[in-house]
Amino acid sequence: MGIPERKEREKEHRREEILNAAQGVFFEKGLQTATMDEIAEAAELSKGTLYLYYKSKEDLYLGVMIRGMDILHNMFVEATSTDEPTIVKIKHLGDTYYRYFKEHRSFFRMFNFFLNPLLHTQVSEEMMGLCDSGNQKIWKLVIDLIQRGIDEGDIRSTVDPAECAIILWSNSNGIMMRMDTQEEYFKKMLGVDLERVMQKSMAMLFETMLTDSARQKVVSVS
Amino acid sequence: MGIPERKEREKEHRREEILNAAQGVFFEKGLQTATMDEIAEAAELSKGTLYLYYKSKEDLYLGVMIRGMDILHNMFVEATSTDEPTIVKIKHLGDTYYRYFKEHRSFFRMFNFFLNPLLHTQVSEEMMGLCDSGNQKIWKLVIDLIQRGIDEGDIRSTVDPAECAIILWSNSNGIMMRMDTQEEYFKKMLGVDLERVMQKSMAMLFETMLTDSARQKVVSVS
DNA sequence: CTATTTAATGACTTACGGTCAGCTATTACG
DNA sequence: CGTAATAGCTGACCGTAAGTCATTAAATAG
Repeated sequence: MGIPERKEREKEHRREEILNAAQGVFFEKGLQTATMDEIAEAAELSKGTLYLYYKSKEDLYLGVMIRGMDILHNMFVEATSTDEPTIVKIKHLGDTYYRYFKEHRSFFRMFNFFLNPLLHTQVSEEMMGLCDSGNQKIWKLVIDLIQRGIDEGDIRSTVDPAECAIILWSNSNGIMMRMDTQEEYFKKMLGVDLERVMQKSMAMLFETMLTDSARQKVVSVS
Repeated sequence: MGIPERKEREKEHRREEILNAAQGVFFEKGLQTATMDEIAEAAELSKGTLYLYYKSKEDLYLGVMIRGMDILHNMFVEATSTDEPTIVKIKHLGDTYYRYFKEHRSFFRMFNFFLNPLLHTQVSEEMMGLCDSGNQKIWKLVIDLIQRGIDEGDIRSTVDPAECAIILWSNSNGIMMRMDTQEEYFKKMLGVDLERVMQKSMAMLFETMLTDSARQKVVSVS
Protein backbone atom coordinates (compact mmCIF):
# COMPACT_ATOMS: atom_id res chain seq x y z
CA MET A 1 0.00 0.00 0.00
CA GLY A 2 2.10 2.88 -1.29
CA ILE A 3 -0.59 5.53 -1.32
CA PRO A 4 0.43 7.42 1.82
CA GLU A 5 4.02 7.43 0.59
CA ARG A 6 3.02 8.78 -2.81
CA LYS A 7 0.90 11.46 -1.18
CA GLU A 8 3.79 12.45 0.99
CA ARG A 9 6.01 12.75 -2.08
CA GLU A 10 3.42 14.83 -3.88
CA LYS A 11 3.07 17.09 -0.90
CA GLU A 12 6.81 17.56 -0.76
CA HIS A 13 6.83 18.23 -4.48
CA ARG A 14 4.18 20.90 -4.10
CA ARG A 15 6.15 22.52 -1.31
CA GLU A 16 9.10 22.72 -3.67
CA GLU A 17 6.99 24.17 -6.46
CA ILE A 18 5.73 26.84 -4.11
CA LEU A 19 9.29 27.61 -3.10
CA ASN A 20 10.28 27.90 -6.75
CA ALA A 21 7.55 30.42 -7.38
CA ALA A 22 8.31 32.32 -4.18
CA GLN A 23 12.01 32.41 -4.99
CA GLY A 24 11.37 34.05 -8.32
CA VAL A 25 9.08 36.69 -6.89
CA PHE A 26 11.18 37.39 -3.79
CA PHE A 27 14.38 37.68 -5.83
CA GLU A 28 12.74 40.17 -8.12
CA LYS A 29 10.84 42.24 -5.57
CA GLY A 30 12.16 41.61 -2.08
CA LEU A 31 10.18 40.63 0.97
CA GLN A 32 8.29 43.89 1.39
CA THR A 33 7.19 44.44 -2.16
CA ALA A 34 6.38 40.88 -3.15
CA THR A 35 2.77 39.88 -2.53
CA MET A 36 1.28 36.52 -1.74
CA ASP A 37 -1.11 36.96 -4.67
CA GLU A 38 1.82 37.30 -7.04
CA ILE A 39 3.47 34.21 -5.62
CA ALA A 40 0.20 32.29 -5.86
CA GLU A 41 -0.15 33.29 -9.47
CA ALA A 42 3.44 32.31 -10.22
CA ALA A 43 2.82 28.95 -8.55
CA GLU A 44 -0.47 28.53 -10.44
CA LEU A 45 -2.24 28.01 -7.14
CA SER A 46 -4.65 30.03 -5.07
CA LYS A 47 -3.40 32.15 -2.23
CA GLY A 48 -5.21 30.00 0.30
CA THR A 49 -3.20 26.98 -0.80
CA LEU A 50 0.08 28.71 -0.02
CA TYR A 51 -1.07 28.98 3.56
CA LEU A 52 -1.67 25.22 3.70
CA TYR A 53 2.06 24.78 3.11
CA TYR A 54 3.59 27.80 4.84
CA LYS A 55 2.22 29.61 7.83
CA SER A 56 3.06 33.13 6.69
CA LYS A 57 4.77 35.15 4.02
CA GLU A 58 7.81 35.43 6.26
CA ASP A 59 7.96 31.68 6.73
CA LEU A 60 7.85 31.27 2.98
CA TYR A 61 10.65 33.79 2.65
CA LEU A 62 12.76 31.88 5.14
CA GLY A 63 11.96 28.68 3.30
CA VAL A 64 13.65 30.15 0.26
CA MET A 65 16.50 31.44 2.40
CA ILE A 66 17.22 27.95 3.68
CA ARG A 67 17.90 26.93 0.11
CA GLY A 68 20.52 29.65 0.04
CA MET A 69 22.03 28.35 3.25
CA ASP A 70 22.25 24.88 1.80
CA ILE A 71 24.01 26.21 -1.27
CA LEU A 72 26.54 28.04 0.87
CA HIS A 73 27.08 24.98 3.03
CA ASN A 74 27.66 22.83 -0.04
CA MET A 75 30.13 25.34 -1.42
CA PHE A 76 31.97 25.34 1.90
CA VAL A 77 32.06 21.55 1.97
CA GLU A 78 33.41 21.50 -1.55
CA ALA A 79 36.00 24.17 -0.80
CA THR A 80 37.32 22.16 2.11
CA SER A 81 37.20 18.74 0.51
CA THR A 82 40.60 19.10 -1.10
CA ASP A 83 43.90 17.70 0.10
CA GLU A 84 45.41 21.10 0.70
CA PRO A 85 46.79 22.19 4.07
CA THR A 86 44.16 23.31 6.56
CA ILE A 87 45.42 26.84 6.60
CA VAL A 88 44.89 27.13 2.87
CA LYS A 89 41.41 25.70 3.20
CA ILE A 90 40.56 28.37 5.74
CA LYS A 91 41.68 31.00 3.29
CA HIS A 92 39.52 29.31 0.65
CA LEU A 93 36.49 29.57 2.94
CA GLY A 94 36.82 33.34 2.86
CA ASP A 95 37.18 33.38 -0.90
CA THR A 96 34.21 31.05 -1.21
CA TYR A 97 31.99 33.30 0.87
CA TYR A 98 32.91 36.20 -1.35
CA ARG A 99 32.17 34.12 -4.43
CA TYR A 100 28.82 33.22 -2.89
CA PHE A 101 28.15 36.92 -2.37
CA LYS A 102 28.88 37.62 -6.02
CA GLU A 103 27.05 34.66 -7.51
CA HIS A 104 24.09 34.35 -5.14
CA ARG A 105 23.46 37.93 -4.19
CA SER A 106 19.75 37.46 -3.68
CA PHE A 107 20.28 34.68 -1.17
CA PHE A 108 22.96 36.71 0.58
CA ARG A 109 20.44 39.49 1.07
CA MET A 110 17.94 37.13 2.62
CA PHE A 111 20.36 36.27 5.44
CA ASN A 112 19.88 39.77 6.78
CA PHE A 113 16.27 39.15 7.44
CA PHE A 114 16.98 35.87 9.16
CA LEU A 115 19.71 37.34 11.33
CA ASN A 116 17.62 40.24 12.57
CA PRO A 117 14.72 39.05 14.72
CA LEU A 118 13.57 42.65 15.04
CA LEU A 119 12.40 42.37 11.45
CA HIS A 120 10.32 39.26 12.17
CA THR A 121 6.64 39.77 12.71
CA GLN A 122 5.19 36.45 11.57
CA VAL A 123 7.99 33.90 11.69
CA SER A 124 6.93 30.57 13.18
CA GLU A 125 8.94 28.73 15.78
CA GLU A 126 9.26 25.72 13.50
CA MET A 127 10.69 27.67 10.59
CA MET A 128 13.04 29.53 12.90
CA GLY A 129 14.24 26.20 14.23
CA LEU A 130 15.00 24.97 10.73
CA CYS A 131 16.93 28.14 9.96
CA ASP A 132 18.86 27.93 13.20
CA SER A 133 20.02 24.41 12.52
CA GLY A 134 21.11 25.30 9.00
CA ASN A 135 22.98 28.22 10.42
CA GLN A 136 24.64 26.10 13.07
CA LYS A 137 25.81 23.57 10.53
CA ILE A 138 27.75 26.28 8.73
CA TRP A 139 29.25 27.74 11.89
CA LYS A 140 30.29 24.28 12.98
CA LEU A 141 32.06 23.64 9.70
CA VAL A 142 34.03 26.86 9.96
CA ILE A 143 34.87 26.54 13.62
CA ASP A 144 35.94 22.92 13.27
CA LEU A 145 38.28 23.87 10.47
CA ILE A 146 39.85 26.66 12.49
CA GLN A 147 40.24 24.25 15.39
CA ARG A 148 42.09 21.93 13.04
CA GLY A 149 44.29 24.83 12.02
CA ILE A 150 45.15 25.35 15.67
CA ASP A 151 45.76 21.65 16.27
CA GLU A 152 48.09 21.51 13.30
CA GLY A 153 50.05 24.48 14.60
CA ASP A 154 49.23 26.95 11.84
CA ILE A 155 46.94 29.16 13.91
CA ARG A 156 48.08 30.53 17.25
CA SER A 157 46.88 28.44 20.17
CA THR A 158 45.84 31.66 21.91
CA VAL A 159 43.07 32.06 19.35
CA ASP A 160 39.61 30.81 20.29
CA PRO A 161 38.14 29.17 17.17
CA ALA A 162 34.59 30.42 17.69
CA GLU A 163 35.79 33.95 18.38
CA CYS A 164 38.03 33.79 15.35
CA ALA A 165 35.14 32.66 13.16
CA ILE A 166 32.95 35.47 14.43
CA ILE A 167 35.61 38.08 13.78
CA LEU A 168 36.30 36.89 10.24
CA TRP A 169 32.61 36.60 9.46
CA SER A 170 31.61 39.97 10.96
CA ASN A 171 34.31 41.76 9.10
CA SER A 172 33.69 40.23 5.69
CA ASN A 173 29.95 40.28 6.07
CA GLY A 174 29.91 43.90 7.19
CA ILE A 175 31.89 45.01 4.19
CA MET A 176 29.90 42.86 1.76
CA MET A 177 26.70 44.40 3.07
CA ARG A 178 28.09 47.80 2.19
CA MET A 179 29.23 46.53 -1.18
CA ASP A 180 25.73 45.34 -1.82
CA THR A 181 23.94 48.55 -1.07
CA GLN A 182 26.47 51.37 -1.25
CA GLU A 183 29.42 50.36 -3.37
CA GLU A 184 28.96 53.36 -5.65
CA TYR A 185 28.46 55.72 -2.75
CA PHE A 186 31.77 54.75 -1.16
CA LYS A 187 33.52 54.97 -4.49
CA LYS A 188 32.25 58.46 -5.21
CA MET A 189 32.28 59.96 -1.73
CA LEU A 190 35.48 58.48 -0.40
CA GLY A 191 37.19 57.13 -3.49
CA VAL A 192 37.30 53.70 -1.92
CA ASP A 193 37.14 50.33 -3.64
CA LEU A 194 35.32 48.14 -1.16
CA GLU A 195 36.49 44.88 -2.69
CA ARG A 196 40.08 45.89 -2.09
CA VAL A 197 39.20 47.00 1.43
CA MET A 198 37.69 43.65 2.22
CA GLN A 199 40.65 41.74 0.89
CA LYS A 200 43.01 43.94 2.84
CA SER A 201 41.18 43.67 6.11
CA MET A 202 40.72 39.94 5.76
CA ALA A 203 44.41 39.53 5.04
CA MET A 204 45.17 41.68 8.05
CA LEU A 205 43.04 39.67 10.44
CA PHE A 206 44.19 36.43 8.95
CA GLU A 207 47.79 37.41 9.34
CA THR A 208 47.52 38.17 13.04
CA MET A 209 46.05 34.77 13.70
CA LEU A 210 48.77 32.73 12.08
CA THR A 211 51.76 31.27 13.83
CA ASP A 212 55.10 32.43 12.58
CA SER A 213 55.78 29.11 10.94
CA ALA A 214 52.51 29.17 9.02
CA ARG A 215 52.99 32.63 7.60
CA GLN A 216 55.40 31.52 4.90
CA LYS A 217 53.14 28.76 3.64
CA VAL A 218 50.30 31.16 2.99
CA VAL A 219 52.46 33.80 1.41
CA SER A 220 53.89 31.26 -0.96
CA VAL A 221 50.42 30.06 -1.94
CA SER A 222 48.58 33.35 -2.43
CA MET B 1 5.97 92.27 11.25
CA GLY B 2 7.09 89.09 13.06
CA ILE B 3 4.10 86.95 12.14
CA PRO B 4 5.75 84.87 9.42
CA GLU B 5 8.69 84.28 11.74
CA ARG B 6 6.48 83.20 14.60
CA LYS B 7 4.55 80.88 12.29
CA GLU B 8 7.79 79.39 11.10
CA ARG B 9 8.83 78.76 14.70
CA GLU B 10 5.51 77.17 15.49
CA LYS B 11 5.77 74.96 12.46
CA GLU B 12 9.23 73.87 13.51
CA HIS B 13 7.96 73.25 17.01
CA ARG B 14 5.17 71.07 15.68
CA ARG B 15 7.66 69.11 13.61
CA GLU B 16 9.61 68.45 16.78
CA GLU B 17 6.50 67.40 18.67
CA ILE B 18 5.65 64.96 15.94
CA LEU B 19 9.18 63.59 16.10
CA ASN B 20 8.85 63.18 19.86
CA ALA B 21 5.70 61.17 19.48
CA ALA B 22 7.14 59.13 16.62
CA GLN B 23 10.31 58.43 18.57
CA GLY B 24 8.35 57.00 21.47
CA VAL B 25 6.28 54.75 19.28
CA PHE B 26 9.12 53.64 16.98
CA PHE B 27 11.40 52.88 19.94
CA GLU B 28 8.73 50.75 21.49
CA LYS B 29 7.45 48.95 18.42
CA GLY B 30 9.90 49.29 15.54
CA LEU B 31 9.20 50.52 12.05
CA GLN B 32 7.03 47.63 10.92
CA THR B 33 4.78 47.31 13.94
CA ALA B 34 4.29 50.98 14.71
CA THR B 35 1.30 52.54 12.97
CA MET B 36 0.70 56.08 11.87
CA ASP B 37 -2.54 56.10 13.84
CA GLU B 38 -0.65 55.34 17.02
CA ILE B 39 1.85 58.09 16.34
CA ALA B 40 -0.96 60.51 15.57
CA GLU B 41 -2.64 59.66 18.84
CA ALA B 42 0.63 60.05 20.75
CA ALA B 43 1.15 63.44 19.09
CA GLU B 44 -2.47 64.43 19.81
CA LEU B 45 -2.94 65.18 16.13
CA SER B 46 -4.85 63.58 13.34
CA LYS B 47 -3.11 61.22 11.00
CA GLY B 48 -3.61 63.60 8.10
CA THR B 49 -1.59 66.25 9.90
CA LEU B 50 1.42 63.98 10.16
CA TYR B 51 1.49 63.85 6.39
CA LEU B 52 1.59 67.65 6.22
CA TYR B 53 4.94 67.48 8.00
CA TYR B 54 6.43 64.22 6.76
CA LYS B 55 5.83 62.59 3.40
CA SER B 56 5.66 59.01 4.62
CA LYS B 57 6.06 56.77 7.61
CA GLU B 58 9.59 55.96 6.47
CA ASP B 59 10.48 59.63 6.21
CA LEU B 60 9.23 60.12 9.74
CA TYR B 61 11.31 57.16 10.86
CA LEU B 62 14.41 58.65 9.26
CA GLY B 63 13.57 61.99 10.85
CA VAL B 64 13.93 60.30 14.22
CA MET B 65 17.08 58.50 13.08
CA ILE B 66 18.73 61.81 12.22
CA ARG B 67 18.37 62.79 15.85
CA GLY B 68 20.34 59.67 16.67
CA MET B 69 23.01 60.62 14.15
CA ASP B 70 23.32 64.05 15.70
CA ILE B 71 23.74 62.50 19.13
CA LEU B 72 26.49 60.22 17.84
CA HIS B 73 28.20 63.09 16.10
CA ASN B 74 28.11 65.19 19.25
CA MET B 75 29.55 62.32 21.27
CA PHE B 76 32.33 61.94 18.72
CA VAL B 77 33.09 65.66 18.81
CA GLU B 78 33.22 65.57 22.56
CA ALA B 79 35.41 62.48 22.61
CA THR B 80 37.92 64.17 20.34
CA SER B 81 37.87 67.60 21.94
CA THR B 82 40.46 66.73 24.54
CA ASP B 83 44.15 67.53 24.49
CA GLU B 84 45.18 63.89 24.30
CA PRO B 85 47.37 62.50 21.53
CA THR B 86 45.54 61.78 18.29
CA ILE B 87 46.15 58.08 18.54
CA VAL B 88 44.40 57.99 21.91
CA LYS B 89 41.50 59.97 20.50
CA ILE B 90 41.07 57.41 17.76
CA LYS B 91 40.88 54.70 20.36
CA HIS B 92 38.31 56.80 22.21
CA LEU B 93 36.18 56.99 19.07
CA GLY B 94 35.83 53.22 19.11
CA ASP B 95 34.95 53.23 22.79
CA THR B 96 32.47 56.02 22.19
CA TYR B 97 30.69 54.13 19.44
CA TYR B 98 30.36 51.17 21.76
CA ARG B 99 29.01 53.43 24.51
CA TYR B 100 26.54 54.83 21.99
CA PHE B 101 25.47 51.30 21.17
CA LYS B 102 24.84 50.55 24.83
CA GLU B 103 23.16 53.84 25.73
CA HIS B 104 21.22 54.57 22.56
CA ARG B 105 20.34 51.12 21.34
CA SER B 106 17.12 52.19 19.69
CA PHE B 107 18.90 54.78 17.57
CA PHE B 108 21.61 52.29 16.70
CA ARG B 109 18.96 49.95 15.34
CA MET B 110 17.55 52.66 13.14
CA PHE B 111 20.83 53.04 11.28
CA ASN B 112 20.25 49.63 9.74
CA PHE B 113 17.21 50.82 7.96
CA PHE B 114 18.98 53.90 6.68
CA LEU B 115 21.97 51.93 5.46
CA ASN B 116 19.95 49.40 3.51
CA PRO B 117 18.15 51.03 0.58
CA LEU B 118 16.58 47.67 -0.22
CA LEU B 119 14.35 48.24 2.79
CA HIS B 120 13.19 51.63 1.55
CA THR B 121 9.84 51.73 -0.18
CA GLN B 122 8.68 55.29 0.55
CA VAL B 123 11.75 57.32 1.43
CA SER B 124 11.79 60.78 -0.18
CA GLU B 125 14.82 62.20 -1.93
CA GLU B 126 14.87 65.18 0.45
CA MET B 127 14.93 63.04 3.59
CA MET B 128 17.55 60.75 2.08
CA GLY B 129 19.67 63.81 1.33
CA LEU B 130 19.45 64.96 4.94
CA CYS B 131 20.47 61.52 6.16
CA ASP B 132 23.35 61.34 3.73
CA SER B 133 24.81 64.62 4.86
CA GLY B 134 24.51 63.64 8.51
CA ASN B 135 26.23 60.40 7.67
CA GLN B 136 28.99 62.14 5.76
CA LYS B 137 29.70 64.51 8.63
CA ILE B 138 30.46 61.54 10.87
CA TRP B 139 32.63 59.76 8.31
CA LYS B 140 34.54 62.98 7.72
CA LEU B 141 35.23 63.40 11.41
CA VAL B 142 36.60 59.88 11.71
CA ILE B 143 38.62 59.98 8.52
CA ASP B 144 40.12 63.37 9.30
CA LEU B 145 41.23 62.11 12.68
CA ILE B 146 42.87 59.04 11.17
CA GLN B 147 44.59 61.28 8.64
CA ARG B 148 45.94 63.32 11.52
CA GLY B 149 47.18 60.12 13.11
CA ILE B 150 49.07 59.37 9.92
CA ASP B 151 50.44 62.89 9.67
CA GLU B 152 51.68 62.71 13.24
CA GLY B 153 53.43 59.44 12.52
CA ASP B 154 51.37 57.19 14.81
CA ILE B 155 49.54 55.37 12.04
CA ARG B 156 51.44 53.72 9.22
CA SER B 157 51.60 55.90 6.14
CA THR B 158 50.67 52.86 4.05
CA VAL B 159 47.19 53.00 5.57
CA ASP B 160 44.48 54.79 3.60
CA PRO B 161 42.39 56.73 6.11
CA ALA B 162 39.04 56.08 4.45
CA GLU B 163 39.79 52.38 4.08
CA CYS B 164 40.91 52.25 7.66
CA ALA B 165 37.71 53.90 8.84
CA ILE B 166 35.60 51.46 6.87
CA ILE B 167 37.44 48.46 8.25
CA LEU B 168 37.14 49.61 11.85
CA TRP B 169 33.51 50.54 11.41
CA SER B 170 32.49 47.36 9.58
CA ASN B 171 34.11 45.20 12.16
CA SER B 172 32.69 46.89 15.23
CA ASN B 173 29.30 47.46 13.66
CA GLY B 174 29.03 43.86 12.46
CA ILE B 175 29.73 42.51 15.92
CA MET B 176 27.46 45.02 17.64
CA MET B 177 24.62 44.02 15.34
CA ARG B 178 25.07 40.45 16.51
CA MET B 179 25.25 41.61 20.12
CA ASP B 180 21.98 43.40 19.63
CA THR B 181 20.00 40.51 18.25
CA GLN B 182 21.83 37.32 19.17
CA GLU B 183 24.08 37.88 22.16
CA GLU B 184 22.39 35.06 24.11
CA TYR B 185 22.49 32.75 21.12
CA PHE B 186 26.24 33.10 20.71
CA LYS B 187 26.75 32.70 24.43
CA LYS B 188 24.75 29.49 24.59
CA MET B 189 25.64 27.91 21.27
CA LEU B 190 29.30 28.79 21.09
CA GLY B 191 30.12 29.92 24.60
CA VAL B 192 31.32 33.23 23.23
CA ASP B 193 31.19 36.62 24.90
CA LEU B 194 30.66 39.01 22.02
CA GLU B 195 31.81 42.06 23.94
CA ARG B 196 35.17 40.44 24.50
CA VAL B 197 35.30 39.41 20.84
CA MET B 198 34.72 42.95 19.71
CA GLN B 199 37.36 44.36 21.99
CA LYS B 200 39.82 41.73 20.86
CA SER B 201 39.22 42.23 17.17
CA MET B 202 39.31 46.01 17.44
CA ALA B 203 42.57 45.79 19.33
CA MET B 204 43.89 43.46 16.67
CA LEU B 205 43.01 45.73 13.77
CA PHE B 206 44.16 48.78 15.64
CA GLU B 207 47.48 47.21 16.40
CA THR B 208 48.27 46.38 12.79
CA MET B 209 47.69 49.98 11.79
CA LEU B 210 50.06 51.56 14.26
CA THR B 211 53.65 52.45 13.57
CA ASP B 212 56.18 50.77 15.82
CA SER B 213 56.86 53.99 17.66
CA ALA B 214 53.18 54.52 18.43
CA ARG B 215 52.62 51.08 19.83
CA GLN B 216 54.21 51.82 23.17
CA LYS B 217 52.15 54.96 23.73
CA VAL B 218 48.88 53.10 23.37
CA VAL B 219 49.95 50.18 25.47
CA SER B 220 50.98 52.48 28.27
CA VAL B 221 47.60 54.26 28.14
CA SER B 222 45.19 51.34 27.91
C1' DC C 1 -21.39 2.92 -5.74
C1' DT C 2 -21.47 5.53 -1.60
C1' DA C 3 -19.15 7.58 2.46
C1' DT C 4 -15.22 9.71 4.22
C1' DT C 5 -11.16 12.04 4.15
C1' DT C 6 -7.99 15.26 1.96
C1' DA C 7 -6.78 19.10 -1.02
C1' DA C 8 -7.74 23.40 -3.07
C1' DT C 9 -10.31 27.53 -3.78
C1' DG C 10 -11.38 32.51 -3.77
C1' DA C 11 -14.53 35.65 -1.68
C1' DC C 12 -14.20 37.85 2.55
C1' DT C 13 -12.28 40.17 6.78
C1' DT C 14 -9.09 43.06 8.85
C1' DA C 15 -5.52 46.32 9.15
C1' DC C 16 -2.90 50.08 7.76
C1' DG C 17 -0.58 53.64 4.75
C1' DG C 18 -1.87 57.39 2.44
C1' DT C 19 -5.43 61.11 0.45
C1' DC C 20 -8.53 64.91 0.15
C1' DA C 21 -12.83 67.62 0.47
C1' DG C 22 -14.27 70.35 3.87
C1' DC C 23 -14.01 72.72 8.35
C1' DT C 24 -11.90 76.02 11.63
C1' DA C 25 -8.91 79.52 13.20
C1' DT C 26 -5.92 83.08 12.04
C1' DT C 27 -4.45 87.02 9.41
C1' DA C 28 -5.08 90.78 5.98
C1' DC C 29 -7.49 94.59 4.46
C1' DG C 30 -11.13 98.17 3.48
C1' DC D 1 -15.02 96.20 13.12
C1' DG D 2 -16.54 93.04 9.50
C1' DT D 3 -15.49 90.38 5.70
C1' DA D 4 -12.39 88.07 2.49
C1' DA D 5 -8.42 85.32 2.00
C1' DT D 6 -5.30 82.11 3.71
C1' DA D 7 -3.24 78.55 6.40
C1' DG D 8 -3.70 74.62 9.42
C1' DC D 9 -6.05 70.66 10.66
C1' DT D 10 -9.33 66.88 10.43
C1' DG D 11 -11.16 62.20 9.92
C1' DA D 12 -13.91 59.71 6.80
C1' DC D 13 -12.56 57.37 2.93
C1' DC D 14 -9.71 54.59 -0.56
C1' DG D 15 -6.63 51.01 -2.15
C1' DT D 16 -3.92 47.28 -1.14
C1' DA D 17 -2.36 43.14 0.77
C1' DA D 18 -1.97 39.50 4.54
C1' DG D 19 -4.39 36.00 6.30
C1' DT D 20 -9.07 33.12 7.03
C1' DC D 21 -12.68 29.88 6.25
C1' DA D 22 -16.98 28.03 4.36
C1' DT D 23 -17.54 25.62 0.32
C1' DT D 24 -16.35 22.71 -3.53
C1' DA D 25 -13.81 19.12 -5.91
C1' DA D 26 -11.00 15.08 -5.95
C1' DA D 27 -9.13 11.01 -4.18
C1' DT D 28 -9.49 7.03 -1.29
C1' DA D 29 -11.77 3.53 1.54
C1' DG D 30 -15.11 0.20 2.32
